[in-house]
Amino acid sequence: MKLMLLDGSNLVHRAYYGIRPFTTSDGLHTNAIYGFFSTLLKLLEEEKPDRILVAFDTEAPTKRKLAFEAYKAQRAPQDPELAEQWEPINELLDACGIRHFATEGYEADDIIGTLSRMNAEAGEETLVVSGDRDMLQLTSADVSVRYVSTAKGQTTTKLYTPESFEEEYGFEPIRLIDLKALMGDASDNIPGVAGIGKKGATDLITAFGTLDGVYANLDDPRIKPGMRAKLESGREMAYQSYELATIDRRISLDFGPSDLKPANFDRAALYKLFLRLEFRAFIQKLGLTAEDGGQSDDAEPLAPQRVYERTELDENSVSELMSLDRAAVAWQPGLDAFCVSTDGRTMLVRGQNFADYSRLLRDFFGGDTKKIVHGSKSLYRELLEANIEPKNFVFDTELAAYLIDPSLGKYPIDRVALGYLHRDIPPKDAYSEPDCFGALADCSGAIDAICAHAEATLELMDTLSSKIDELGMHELLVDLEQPLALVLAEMERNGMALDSAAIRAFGDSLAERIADIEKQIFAYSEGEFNINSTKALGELLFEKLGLHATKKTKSGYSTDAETLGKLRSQHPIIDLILEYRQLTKLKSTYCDGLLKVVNDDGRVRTTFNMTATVTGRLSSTDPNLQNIPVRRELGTEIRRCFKAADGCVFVDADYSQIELRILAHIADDEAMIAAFNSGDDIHTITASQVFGVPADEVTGDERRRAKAVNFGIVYGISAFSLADDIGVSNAEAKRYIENYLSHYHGIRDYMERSRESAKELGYVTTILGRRRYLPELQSKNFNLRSFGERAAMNAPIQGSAADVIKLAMIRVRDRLRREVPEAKLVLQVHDELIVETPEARAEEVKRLLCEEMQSVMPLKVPLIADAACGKTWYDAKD
DNA sequence: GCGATCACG
DNA sequence: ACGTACGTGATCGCT
Repeated sequence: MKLMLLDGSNLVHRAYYGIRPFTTSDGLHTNAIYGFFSTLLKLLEEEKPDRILVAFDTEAPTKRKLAFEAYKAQRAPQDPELAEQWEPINELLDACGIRHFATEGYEADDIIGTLSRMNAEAGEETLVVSGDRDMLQLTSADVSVRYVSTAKGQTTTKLYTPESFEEEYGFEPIRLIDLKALMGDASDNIPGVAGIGKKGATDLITAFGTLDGVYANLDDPRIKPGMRAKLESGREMAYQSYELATIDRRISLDFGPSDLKPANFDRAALYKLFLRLEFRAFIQKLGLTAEDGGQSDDAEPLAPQRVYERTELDENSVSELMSLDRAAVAWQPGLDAFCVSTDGRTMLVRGQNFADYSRLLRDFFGGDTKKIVHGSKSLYRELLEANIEPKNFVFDTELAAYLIDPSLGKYPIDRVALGYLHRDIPPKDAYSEPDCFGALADCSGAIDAICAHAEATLELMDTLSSKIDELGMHELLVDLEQPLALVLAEMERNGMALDSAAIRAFGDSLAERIADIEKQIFAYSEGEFNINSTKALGELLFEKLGLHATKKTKSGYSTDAETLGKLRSQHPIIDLILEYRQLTKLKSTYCDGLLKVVNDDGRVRTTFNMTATVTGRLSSTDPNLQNIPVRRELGTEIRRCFKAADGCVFVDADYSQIELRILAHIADDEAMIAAFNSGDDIHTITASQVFGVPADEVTGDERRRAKAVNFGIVYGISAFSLADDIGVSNAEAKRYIENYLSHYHGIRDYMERSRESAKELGYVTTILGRRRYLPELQSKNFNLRSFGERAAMNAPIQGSAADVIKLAMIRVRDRLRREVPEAKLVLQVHDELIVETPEARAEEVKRLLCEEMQSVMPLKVPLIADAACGKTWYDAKD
């Protein structure tokens, strides 16, 4: 009679933190439930226990630990996304017919310790399952422990018997307690002896056997004087820790091992529960059907899991690949191998099997087969690198998943497959190492992973494309995002030339100035401190120097530029700190940062992320070329270091006021449309209308304030923030806004409509139908709800501007290819495009850029783009 | 890994 | 009365 005892609390936590979060369509988080059940199922299949129990901790602190001061320290509050999963786990165990148990004052360890002792005394065999190494102390002739660990989303277990334990640790399992008494356990609040770590403790226990043995031999020459001192002063802690680390194997229970039974699945209950949890994969795996669950009105029909025949291609079977009409592709970075999936077949293609692999790549990726991929941009880059022009890429599941819900930031294939196919597949890093592939027959994890990705991609296309169609985003995906991926891949590959020597020289000059300012700061502070530490700086300014703190952050005094700016007149150190900040920012982020990423050919190549933003904008990383300094004089030195190639110039074109123009268009505001059609300065017109003065009498300050109002409107304004921004009273700011919205009443109506429809539908859309969901609008929390309302007003504007420039990029790239093929798009900065072109073609390119940008989408107001050219990025700006 | 800060549109 | 503008990414210090 084999008894299996599971450490439920530990396994659930492990599943929760080991698996990326996912939810049902109702928003219930289910990752811990999912992970726990998949581990449970695997254990039942492998161990087939005759008796089983899952033990849990209770929330209350345990008797054993309450006795010690260290334990009175509060327990960490539990994550609500985990908290909501405990109840379904109880239901799940009930449906499995598995006894689960917790008892006040004890931990799961103690329950398991006691039952395993009773079972051993009855001469029976016990298997304990836990991911807590502490539990290994129970290992004995009658008790083995399966230690569970999770790495990269894959759960593995290791079986411990007394022999295997001793082989690994060098002492008996029960001595784990003595070890922990010395080394402590930070995660379990067990102090141990100060200054003794894992290495020291292991040596001591190996040498002297037990904690008592160590203390009985303090004079032993093997214990060095320093160690002896630590042991002596830590004696009390060590013995306390010993008690804490000891699992209580004699707690009182009103049942014993013989009362426990094997698992007994209630298929009807499981079916219903899994439908609710949307665990289609488990329903499938267990073969549960509607008959099991009685009536099943809420059940979606389940597609049977497709089965793929996996084969490896060689020279003789290339024609099978080339004759495919449609196929999903997963590939290894570097393209040394890729996998193709179609109609029940998955084919592995490894470069090493082919005499002319580059031709195969060209024929397939540049050929007629309709390709479906997850993340086309990175594949395009591989292909461009190999001088292959990608052809017939028809569907990108990553971009589709992004458009369906842009709020997730990242769309790794394993997560998308889990979300839409309820299938657990390995992450991409399972095959991102070079040479991780053997032959298909080796069945390595990497091969299985890449095949699974191709298969999942194929099936995801069906699910995602109908979803995209339902949401009205087919054109947005097929005519905008997908073609843009190729444009961006080309831009990334083009890169921008950086004058390393110049930027290094600038960095050196900054270093000198920084050192000088540092000295001056330390003279005032009368002592050195880390100026970069907001904590140290706050203490200096607001405690030592006694300046008046006006603003606080969560963790102390606020020292941002705005706060310091208000203190400038009070102490000369303030200006020095502001200057120090400016210079160190330029040096570390831009000089040092850019130098780190210059390629051998002298160019920097950013990565554009197409799925990072909720609004539809792009983002740029490694390096971020969308936040190169421009606002302050000194910062523009960096832009002077971006130099067009020999004989070339940059042409830089940016949209004028694109967001306000789009607002005028979508709000259909008569006054603002008229203002833009007049061609006059929008901020001046606004000032004239808001302040009631003739346009030709608007002062500079009035224009500045009007500009701030225009900006504020786009962001979903509040009087308070506007007042703060332009330095007028709250009441004054409120009057501006009121005046503004009376003059531009179309905008008032639009803002109202936008908030209301967002609340009703749960989302807002852009001109081209891009969506952003706003669950915040349903919140009872005022702040969160207000944030949702501002986002409801802003997202259609910012997002439509993104639609516009993305479309323009595709048009510009196509026209350049035909008309000025030597010219290359190199950068986009939200409302700005930069092209590198031979100097002789600069004027032509300038014209082309402006024409395409302005005519890309006819609106109720003109779209205006201004362009300039120059040898450096700095010079290409007017 | 997260908060604070600051660079951009 | 609530708290206070939209969207990003890199670097640093600290836990």
